[in-house]
Amino acid sequence: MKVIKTFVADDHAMIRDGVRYLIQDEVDIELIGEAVDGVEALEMIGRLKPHVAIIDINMPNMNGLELIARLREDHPEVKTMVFSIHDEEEYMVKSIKFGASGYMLKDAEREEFLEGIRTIAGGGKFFGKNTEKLLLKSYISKLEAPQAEVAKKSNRLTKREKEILSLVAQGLQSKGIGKRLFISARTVDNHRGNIMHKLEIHTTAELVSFAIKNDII
Amino acid sequence: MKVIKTFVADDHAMIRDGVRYLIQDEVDIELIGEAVDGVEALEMIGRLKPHVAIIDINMPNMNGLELIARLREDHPEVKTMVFSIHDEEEYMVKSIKFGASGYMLKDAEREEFLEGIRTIAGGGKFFGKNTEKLLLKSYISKLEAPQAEVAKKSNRLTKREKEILSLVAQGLQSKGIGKRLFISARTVDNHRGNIMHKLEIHTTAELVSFAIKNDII
DNA sequence: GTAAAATTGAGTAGTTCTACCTAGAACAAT
DNA sequence: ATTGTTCTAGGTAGAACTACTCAATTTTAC
Repeated sequence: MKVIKTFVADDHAMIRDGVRYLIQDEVDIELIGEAVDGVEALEMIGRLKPHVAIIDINMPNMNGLELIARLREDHPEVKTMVFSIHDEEEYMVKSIKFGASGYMLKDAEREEFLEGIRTIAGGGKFFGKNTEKLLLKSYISKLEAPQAEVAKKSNRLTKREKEILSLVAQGLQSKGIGKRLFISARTVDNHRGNIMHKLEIHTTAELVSFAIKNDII
Repeated sequence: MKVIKTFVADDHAMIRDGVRYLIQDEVDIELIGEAVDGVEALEMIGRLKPHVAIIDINMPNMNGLELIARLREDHPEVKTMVFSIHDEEEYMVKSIKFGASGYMLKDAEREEFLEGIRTIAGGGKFFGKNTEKLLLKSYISKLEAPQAEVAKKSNRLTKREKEILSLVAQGLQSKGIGKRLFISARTVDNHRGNIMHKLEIHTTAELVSFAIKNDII
């Protein structure tokens, strides 16, 4: 049997003790090191090469998110699990973006915690029960959000204007858009001007930003 | 007790029968109408005003997604639940975007189905067990996707360059960026040029698009 | 069928951006 | 200590964009 080597990075001694205690009775999981801040963790993890690094978000010197990003870069074979008190969607999303394989809240049950480590060590993703719920909720509201609020402004645009806005957002310039649509670049410029006027926008950058946020791509 | 009025739109008689059968024993839920395609459904729902409309995605004349969007527009008080065989993420995401309050697969259990209707009638969202799992999975892979591929290019940028790119993406022009960062507009232009060169990009539009896609905002 | 809206095109000016160039100062790394 | 990178700043030129104006044609709506 292959033993899963873990590492814990947390500035709170109590949490480190808790993790050590949780793991000590498991025959297939071993705790090979501990760190109290991000910098120390980065160095030790690079040296000890655990299979799974359990990482707190709030740490001195280097926070958990940055640590995860660095590990992804330098030691991609080390899987990371965030172990945090933060039940805010933002931290979860950022953790995933930065490359964490899992996210668990500190109120997780023993069994859930251990299952998470095993799943991650096996190459899977693991998110605690509460984490899953929150993530899903955030995803759904994210999907719903744009439609409702923004519909007003983007619907002021005509079909042709949306077409042109889309091409602008894709990086084409007026000349190219004209060629593509078989109209003069001057006409494209006029449309651009009208779009900007309608949206109370004054630069190409804002135009692109608007288009992307409103799914006019 | 207020009875929940429901409506079912599905081109398969078997599904309509199934739904009717499922609901008939519930004292707090009533089926007030059925339709076999989207156009018929739109008309009937507008007339009968059910609390919850159970809608299939694949229907003749007008598909379920369009029906949901139309209902959102014309009768926002009617909640919609998608009842589909499609377990693909794309349909779920679209349904939510178009304004559905719930999504359930046709292999759902009786209890789950009824719970969904009650939840939605009460103003909540409901997603079947399997639906939730799939949605979450898709969300996570969506969050992970950009980082992995794109990390290479955006990491070629220096700190200052990212800072400037961020401001460009927010719609500021070189002059304004200069003022904000206490540097000359010419310096900003130089940075812009360097960024563009590194990213092999030639317009502001592409710059903004890149920044947004890479979360440099 | 007529009025309103959308699409097309151009004139003119001023501003901003793109794409090169050179070059000094600050800072990090070996 | 020297080399390399980053950040700073300016020169120059042409391309592109912004912001107005007007106007003809086509499409849509009532």
